[in-house]
Amino acid sequence: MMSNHELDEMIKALAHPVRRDILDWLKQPEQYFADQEHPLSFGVCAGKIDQKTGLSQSTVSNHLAILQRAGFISSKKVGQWNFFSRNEVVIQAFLTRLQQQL
Amino acid sequence: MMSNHELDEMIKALAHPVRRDILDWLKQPEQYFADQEHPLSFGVCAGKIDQKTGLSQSTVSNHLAILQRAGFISSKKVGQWNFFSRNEVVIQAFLTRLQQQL
DNA sequence: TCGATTAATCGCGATATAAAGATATATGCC
DNA sequence: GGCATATATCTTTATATCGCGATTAATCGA
Repeated sequence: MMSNHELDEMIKALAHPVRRDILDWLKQPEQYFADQEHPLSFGVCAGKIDQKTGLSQSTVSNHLAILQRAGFISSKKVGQWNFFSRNEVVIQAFLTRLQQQL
Repeated sequence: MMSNHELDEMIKALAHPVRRDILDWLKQPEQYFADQEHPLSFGVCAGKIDQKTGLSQSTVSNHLAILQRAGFISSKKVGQWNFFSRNEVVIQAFLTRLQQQL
């Protein structure tokens, strides 16, 4: 069971439309990031997410860090790239917890 | 189905621990507000919620307004008092929507 | 080693949110 | 009417969040 503080971080992480968009895009990488040169099995490259949002690199990097601190996504560094993917288990646990809490 | 904007308001409404506390207290008024003079069937009186949070009257009034705009609670004015209660249907719809979205 | 690429971090200005006190409004009681 | 109570609204101050450009750090290729 996650702590109240962790739950707080998770809800705050979702309280921004761009971060919810990112989570949504990562649900179907092959649909939203079909043009990625690297295998999508690594996850989605940070730069591709930057492009898709239209926001600056630093802004998106921060959004990704917030999602990662909340536990919703993980990153895997390969060479000079950083690939992000969803943590389905954590997302499900969050939904279950929210259902009990609310 | 609620709009994206409504979903945004709902998540933001939850992104504050005091507002989640209030929703929680309203789940079992008889447990948390047993000392209320008025029937709990009206809902819980704003002033009682003020007391329980320990925050100022104006601050709590604002929190209640945010929860109400999000649709999570309703108010019923009786005399000089305003009674708040949960909208279980909306809360369930929110959870369902979040489950689809995430 | 040098230059290019990727992405995290830092610093700043702008905007949003939170909290409180003061005020306004409405109701109830005498 | 006059005063008390309950609560929303307004104003101000403080803090948090957002977004950007610049910098830094790491990796890669020539």
